[in-house]
Amino acid sequence: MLHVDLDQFIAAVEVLRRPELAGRPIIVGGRGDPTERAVVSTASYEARAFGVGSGMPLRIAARKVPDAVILPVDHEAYLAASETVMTTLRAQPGATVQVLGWDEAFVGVKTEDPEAYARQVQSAVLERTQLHCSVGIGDTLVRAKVATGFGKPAGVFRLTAANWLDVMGGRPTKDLWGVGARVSARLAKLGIDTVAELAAADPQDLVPEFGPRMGPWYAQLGRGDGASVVDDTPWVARGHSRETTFQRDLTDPAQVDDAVRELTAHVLDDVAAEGRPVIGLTLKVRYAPFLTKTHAKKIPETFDRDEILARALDLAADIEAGRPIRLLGLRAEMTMPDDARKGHTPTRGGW
DNA sequence: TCTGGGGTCCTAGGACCC
DNA sequence: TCTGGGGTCCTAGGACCC
Repeated sequence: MLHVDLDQFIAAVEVLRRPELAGRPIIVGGRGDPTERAVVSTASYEARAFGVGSGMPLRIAARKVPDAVILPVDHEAYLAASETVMTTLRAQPGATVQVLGWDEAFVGVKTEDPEAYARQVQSAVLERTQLHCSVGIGDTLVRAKVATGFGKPAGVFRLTAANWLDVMGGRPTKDLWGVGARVSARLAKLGIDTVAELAAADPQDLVPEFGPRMGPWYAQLGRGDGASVVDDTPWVARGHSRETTFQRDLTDPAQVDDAVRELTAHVLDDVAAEGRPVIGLTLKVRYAPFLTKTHAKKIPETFDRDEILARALDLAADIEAGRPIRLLGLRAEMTMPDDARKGHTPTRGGW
């Protein structure tokens, strides 16, 4: 199968509607104001050359790139471009498309010449959207996904059981899809630093550290093994959430109540738009300095806004009980019944 | 240097039931 | 007097991805 990933997607979409920006260092993040608390969503390759990357505080990014073009995030524009890309992928002969995000998808296809097919996909996407993409080819989803990184920009790369260890074996475990800073540090504690070492590990030896599902799953990831079926079942959300970061820390309980009310109302709108009830409610609170606490509540299935809002304010009372308050940010999440769901997730355990 | 906003899933531990 | 074993549900927290 193939994994298709658009190159510097958000920055590229911005250049399409403002051609005069081509070749300039572009940083997209927040409301486009580097004096505000916000982070970088995407930087163009020109800006990345200055050391700017996704997730970096906008303020810092602006400092690194003196003449950067800093733009606000425009979700609608990216969604529209994304839909055109996905429609183009679905129109390819024999293609099964599994969307992973705005700018990437798996494409399942049977072909004698995957490289030629990949080139065909790239030119179709370019012709239809004027956007460049990179394509990974693999015999498992994990290998195809990792391969794409070696194809960037605008290239094609193939990873299979035959060359996986040659290419990936010497690399740090953190380069794997699903292994971040925390897990790679825990693996290092067990003497596992490279992909080859993880691939050679006995899955059972990882169980004490990572549990019965995640332990064996990490070992499999090290080998690049796993599912090889692209699943185009329509995705059904398990939940919705909204998050906000306060420009100035909140210290007053009345402010906290207001913030909870406002966020909860937003999430309720998102859920109501799908016509689905709510069964669970979580507030995640970012306290200064950088501590996250969770306040969660399972609730009886309900469509009633006032009921849900009242429960959210109950949870807010838990926050206010932990004085003194200093809130950097707040996230409200609602979960929905999962009997109708047919989704699947790429990143954890499941494969 | 300082911390987005949208998601998904896993694990531990306590409560409760039989 | 001392102390089971299994199952499910719930809360809290953690980790990762785009």
